[in-house]
Amino acid sequence: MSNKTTRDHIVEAADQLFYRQGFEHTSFSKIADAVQISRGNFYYHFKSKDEILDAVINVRLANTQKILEKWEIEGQQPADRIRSFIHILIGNRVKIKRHGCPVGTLCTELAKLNHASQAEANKLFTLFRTWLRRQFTLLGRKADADELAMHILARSQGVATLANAFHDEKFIKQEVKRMCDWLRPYEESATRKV
Amino acid sequence: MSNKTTRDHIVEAADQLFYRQGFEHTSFSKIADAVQISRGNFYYHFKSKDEILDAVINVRLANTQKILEKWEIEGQQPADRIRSFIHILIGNRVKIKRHGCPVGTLCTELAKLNHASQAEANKLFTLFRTWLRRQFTLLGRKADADELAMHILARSQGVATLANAFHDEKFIKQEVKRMCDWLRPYEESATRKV
DNA sequence: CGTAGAATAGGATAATCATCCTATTCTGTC
DNA sequence: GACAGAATAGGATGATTATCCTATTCTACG
Repeated sequence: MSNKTTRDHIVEAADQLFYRQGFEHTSFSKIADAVQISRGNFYYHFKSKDEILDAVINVRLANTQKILEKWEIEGQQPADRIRSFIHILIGNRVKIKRHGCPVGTLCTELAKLNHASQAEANKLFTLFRTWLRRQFTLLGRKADADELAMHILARSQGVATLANAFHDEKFIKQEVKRMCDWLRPYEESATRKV
Repeated sequence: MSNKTTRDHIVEAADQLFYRQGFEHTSFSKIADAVQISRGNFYYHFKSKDEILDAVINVRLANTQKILEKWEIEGQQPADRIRSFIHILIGNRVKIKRHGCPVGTLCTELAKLNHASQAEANKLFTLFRTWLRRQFTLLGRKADADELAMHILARSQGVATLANAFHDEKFIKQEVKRMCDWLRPYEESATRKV
């Protein structure tokens, strides 16, 4: 596990700091302190701050892809997979309470900054959207699969935003239950068809 | 209408810029340019940038309060009022598509900055939450009024976040319809009781 | 060993920013 | 019309920032 390069360490630290403090608010010095590396040495590994951001986004994209693939391989039913997605909110509830959703808050910030990497960050959303759409299609909702995917994605975003603002974990659990209740009819109607 | 003081102009310009570009990303120079006032003159009206932020939040709080009160006075049914809330998304859809929700994005940013005015900004959410709770209570849902208020608040937040990320107005309309559909059973069960 | 190139350290730079300060202009009042 | 205090302008300051540059250390390989 110690075969991590300095580059990996930088990306890792930047990832954390961007999530916790925001991209713009995170200075090079802060990342340098976290990695225990001199400021100047950064430019050996990355040409600019934006390049670090892109690296962070790519790592997040890869990790997300990996998780989604895992959930598809594990041979559960589509509804179970969607529940896995919904339960991210539970698994990460402490972090979400403190810092919001890593995807949503990054995309929101980059939109305000009108940053060149907006589109790249949005791919994180698209990854979830496409995956969810596939699950709803498998549930027999081919016609409105994308709408349902966007719906559940939006709800989890809203939950993260409010849980963060109100510092409320219980609210997360409450809403996760609601989302699962919402999902059940779709699951049952699919089962009946089979 | 031209009886606006310089102070008012500053707050107005800052309000717009904070919404469009974010608080941290908005420098004094940008506000000064917008108001056509010299940088230095700022400190005659406000002691610091944080003070401007507080003024902006207070203006937003007052405006929100006014709208909510208006909706309560207009003598509609509680369900109509809740629909008025939901339809903010429609009325502001162009701005939301471009800059997200003014409340949500501000609270999210201040949370990342760990800014002293976090609590003040969150009052904007609380204003809506309390108002919505009251409407659901009037709909006869005293027991879960707060849960329902938070639910609908979260959904509108999620819609704003995704509409912003995907630059998608149609999605807003889609979700507004869903929210209204969701509301109807509560309305009908209340009517039946009466 | 010795040397090349990778990796690192840390000072220098130029831009930007919030804030301060002082000089000037405006405005209402006696 | 003179004077006080409000209002404004814009340069100065010091901190922070991303980025650059050069000198030094490490490391693999002949």
